[in-house]
Amino acid sequence: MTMNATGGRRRPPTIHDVAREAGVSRGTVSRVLNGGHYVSPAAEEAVNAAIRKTGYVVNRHARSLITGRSDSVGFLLTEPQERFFEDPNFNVLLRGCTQALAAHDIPLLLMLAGTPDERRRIMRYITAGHVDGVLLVSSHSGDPVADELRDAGVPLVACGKPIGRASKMSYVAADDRDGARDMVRHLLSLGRRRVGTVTGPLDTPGGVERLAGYREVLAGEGIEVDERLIASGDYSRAGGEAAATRLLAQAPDLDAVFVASDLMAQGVLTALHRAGRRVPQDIAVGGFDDSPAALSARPELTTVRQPWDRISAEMVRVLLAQIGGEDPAAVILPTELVIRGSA
Amino acid sequence: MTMNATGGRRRPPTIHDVAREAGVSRGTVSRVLNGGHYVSPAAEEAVNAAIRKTGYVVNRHARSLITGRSDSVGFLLTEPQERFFEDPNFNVLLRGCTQALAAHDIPLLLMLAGTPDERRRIMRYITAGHVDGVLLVSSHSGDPVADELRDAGVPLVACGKPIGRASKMSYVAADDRDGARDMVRHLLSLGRRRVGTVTGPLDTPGGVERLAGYREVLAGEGIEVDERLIASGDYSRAGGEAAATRLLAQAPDLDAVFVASDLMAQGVLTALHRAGRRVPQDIAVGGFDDSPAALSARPELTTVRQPWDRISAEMVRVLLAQIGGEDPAAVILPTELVIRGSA
DNA sequence: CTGAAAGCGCTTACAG
DNA sequence: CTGAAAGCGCTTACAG
Repeated sequence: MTMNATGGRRRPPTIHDVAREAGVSRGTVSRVLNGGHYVSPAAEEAVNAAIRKTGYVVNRHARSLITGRSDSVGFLLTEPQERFFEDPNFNVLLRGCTQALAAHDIPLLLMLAGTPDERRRIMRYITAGHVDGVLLVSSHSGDPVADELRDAGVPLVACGKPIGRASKMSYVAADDRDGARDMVRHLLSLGRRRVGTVTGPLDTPGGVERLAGYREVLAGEGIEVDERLIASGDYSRAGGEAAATRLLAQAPDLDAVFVASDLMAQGVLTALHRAGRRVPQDIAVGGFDDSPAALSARPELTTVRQPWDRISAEMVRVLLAQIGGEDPAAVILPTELVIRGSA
Repeated sequence: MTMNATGGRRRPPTIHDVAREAGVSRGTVSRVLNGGHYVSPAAEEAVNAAIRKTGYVVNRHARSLITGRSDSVGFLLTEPQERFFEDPNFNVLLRGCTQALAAHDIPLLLMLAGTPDERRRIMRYITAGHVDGVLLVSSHSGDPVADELRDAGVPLVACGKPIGRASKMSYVAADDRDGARDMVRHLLSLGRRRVGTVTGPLDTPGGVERLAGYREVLAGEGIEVDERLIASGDYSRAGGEAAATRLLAQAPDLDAVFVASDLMAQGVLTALHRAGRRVPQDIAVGGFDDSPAALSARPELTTVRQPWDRISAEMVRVLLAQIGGEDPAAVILPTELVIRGSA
């Protein structure tokens, strides 16, 4: 037991110290550590006592060197960083994943890769095996990262259904289309007849699917879709504001709008307010996500709740299963309409 | 070169493959990897060519096993998680640290430890050496984590000056007191005479120091401090709202208020609006941080800018220096008054 | 059920 | 400047 003079760390106990303390071989200690198979109860108890006494903690580097596993998982965000910080969805998702992994004692490495340069460095890091798998957040259809990771054989699960991509990729998503249908039906049930929509980027699943749900409901009601009632946004607050301004110009008789994210809906609210339109009296506004942005909006947003806790839990579950050798899987989770003041 | 049947990862090239390719020993390859000392130019070039050809990337687990270093750094947040997601400051800080570390090719592990249970697990993880050092965010004076880490000899730098603690701990902080002085002087220069304040928690440096700056300026101007003009908050939006409500009840003639964080200032704005007070006409409001919350407030907040980019860069610099064996250091960075619509 | 032994991929004195 | 060799702390067949 040494200790350096400047008050540094003590040399941590090794498996060897535990073995000596317990009066068994190092192999036996290792077996106890890895599930206790083929170990007698007496030996197991002695080892556990020795572990407690010595304060032994496994050296993960040594273990990883052998197993080829890093026992850690990456949370990879390929969006521009502003988006990560602007949109509360990411935060909620990050927290959920951190917690779900903590239950397995697996640390999460946050990887922010908004620029091509960062992406290159991160890809090298990941494919070198420093992480056992990746939780991939936000994939535009043009984003090569997903394919690169899959081609490199890195276990991977995406948040949201990857579009325009070979099938064999895990993902977890809310039922975007169904949620959108619920919201549009709700707006119609309020008696609104000129229902517009602000979509997400049309190279993302949320952009495409939520718009599809909107079209389906209108078609089902025998209402012809007026393209002037559709404006596309980029999931940012400013994008929502700009889209609403366009909508107002193209279709001044707008009386409701389904916005594909709560954050954009905040922007829509700002534009409507500036234009002198009252919400919900003149124009009803429905959001999507039920993120913290929904509650900080005025009026509070009627929205479609994405089950973020379940989404993150499922992402982790599917990823760990895949790391364990299982095949990719897709999970679709139901949404829920949440009625508040805006519609 | 093997490749498993399910399309898994190829076995990555090792130092041995590089050595064979370059026609040198493994030791020589290692020397090139670690700075190229005591290596002939010819050998160095051959090794570099071999590295390029094989696509070699060092196996960090093997390296760490020897060096005792993990080549990674933890970003530890001991606040309740809601705070992390509510207050944009954390996000900005996290991004800055991630970027500063990326320049050294060091990954950052985000560690969220809001509960005692999580804290215990994280402490075990850290003290077992899985991380070379810790960027500690948000330390209340009662928080034992800082002391525990220091006692364990873990390199550590806190964001904000740790209060009520032995001296030997690194930290990086904005000049809270000076920033507060600037703001209060500004409010007085507007002709306001009943200037109140909403403080941060008084067991945090920002709570204590910003209040001290407030008192100093008033004393300097010969204005007696009226304790009814002081209300304490908890850095949350709701806390700011509640504090402003109390202030209005205790001192109805309030004509300005210095709020110790932008997020709380948003809450203050809400309370003032509800009470029918116009900002800045009836009551001028000054914030602190210049976080994204300052720009999303209406009116936009006049505030004290904390130089977050520099703060995160310095935190990383000081931490790496300490990991390299240097002594702890304290860095105080200047703030800047930013004038917008609220005061 | 258990111990002795090999080996994971690297770094680092140690001889030259 | 360079190679041969030891060793970091662990896991895992391999014999018993």
